[in-house]
Amino acid sequence: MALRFHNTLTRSQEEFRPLDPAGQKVRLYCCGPTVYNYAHIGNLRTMVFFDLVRRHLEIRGFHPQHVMNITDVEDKIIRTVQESGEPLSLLTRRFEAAFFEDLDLLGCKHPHESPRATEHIPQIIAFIEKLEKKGVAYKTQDGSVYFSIEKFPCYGKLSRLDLNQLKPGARVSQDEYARETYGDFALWKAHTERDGNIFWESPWGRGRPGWHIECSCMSMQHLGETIDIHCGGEDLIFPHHEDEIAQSEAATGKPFVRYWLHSAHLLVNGEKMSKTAGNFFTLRDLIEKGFTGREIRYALGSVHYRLPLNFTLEGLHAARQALHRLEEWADRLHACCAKTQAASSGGLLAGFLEALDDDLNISEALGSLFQIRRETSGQMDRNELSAGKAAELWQDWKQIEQLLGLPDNPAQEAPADVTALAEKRLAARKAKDWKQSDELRVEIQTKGWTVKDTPEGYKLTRA
RNA sequence: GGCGGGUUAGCCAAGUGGUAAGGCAGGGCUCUGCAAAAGCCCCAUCGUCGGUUCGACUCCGACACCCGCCUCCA
Repeated sequence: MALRFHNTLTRSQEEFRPLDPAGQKVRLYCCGPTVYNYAHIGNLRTMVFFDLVRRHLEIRGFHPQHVMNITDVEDKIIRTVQESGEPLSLLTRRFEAAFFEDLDLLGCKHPHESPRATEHIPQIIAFIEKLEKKGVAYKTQDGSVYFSIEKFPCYGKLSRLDLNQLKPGARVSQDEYARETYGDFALWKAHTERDGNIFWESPWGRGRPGWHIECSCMSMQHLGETIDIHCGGEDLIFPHHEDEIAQSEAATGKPFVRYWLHSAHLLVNGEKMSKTAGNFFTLRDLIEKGFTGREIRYALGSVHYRLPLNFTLEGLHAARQALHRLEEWADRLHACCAKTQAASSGGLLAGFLEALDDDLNISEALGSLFQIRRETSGQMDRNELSAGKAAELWQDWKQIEQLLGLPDNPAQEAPADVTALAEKRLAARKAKDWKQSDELRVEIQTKGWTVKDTPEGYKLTRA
């Protein structure tokens, strides 16, 4: 079966075929971070999803061109700047760097390009002028420019919202200027006192871009007027992506995006994790609790992207254990195949990829992996697994590890004092002095290490 | 109120019109000086009520509860 994705636009699963006539190049745009604070792991779950989309495309022979915007001017950024006094670019560069560090810790590939909104102001202005010429944008008295959704008849096709049916009394925007129609959205926001020195000159006076326009503009500049895949969190469906479609398609008359992919939220105690709710963990919080990027990556990536992921420390422990068993198995395979080269794939990879072809069905993929893990563990116990087969499986595993983006755990060399204790214990065991041996094991444990006895001698692991 | 999504064992979770993958936790056993690690085994009838069907957890219809979106949001 071919690669299929669930397209939010049609709310159904569709076979993926890129626009490229050769069927190789894939224009992939992902909605990136707003850099005014550390990302929380809900944000990062989405990044892990993006990374899986990309890696799976790559392993299936496509050549994705991956672009992710950096939103470095926006209301909350400006508020933070005004409160802290730190210059805009210092603040945003600091958190942009932190964001990329997080990607590294989680083994997410960096996008090929990560354009910043503030470095595309002239293009954004040109884009808005184009919309004005098309007659779908209008300037208000205060010098802002709005998009008129009445001029775009398919407005609402992505979110399937009927703007006339909005709940009365639902959140009404605070930044009401003189919009003609409720639902019109800002392309350009006029400068106000609150913005301080953050503004750009434009044909409409001083101001800054609206939130949605940067994605349309940079997507088009870096990938073209119609792109293949646009990814984001599901909360962006409305209004962000709806507005992107409106302004982009109004400007070009062409379809903006062919496949819209949205990931579900990460929940804490059944509620959406968000900065405003205050119920969030950053990656740094979890690393401090002793989890590795590899474990966190597995935990974030092992639940299907369109399902809410209820995040718990228990879940992280489960991820740690599951990974550990895979690693033990892989080590045994490696020892078993020693010097043998794999002649071909062991079939493990093929099954894994087929599962992922089905809208990235990670659960089925992992299920098939664990099933083979168990079968072949038993075979190794009974000495029934050939070196050739072990080599094939090992090779498949290494590819799956890549596909899952599992970063290596930090090197764990036991410190000299711990090694010395282990050596002392080895001697005690040889002398069959079990009492001293056990005392030494406890002592090693209190230093944060676990000693295991294997036929080849002792093995130290982080407790 | 509108629009989406969900409800499978203690927890996470796949899946099919013919009697439920996998992971974590738990229990038993093997191995081990004892452990650890590893292996084997055990552990659900799929939210409720109706309907269609020879047969539904899987199809249809109600209902209940949960979550998200309805212009801060990944």
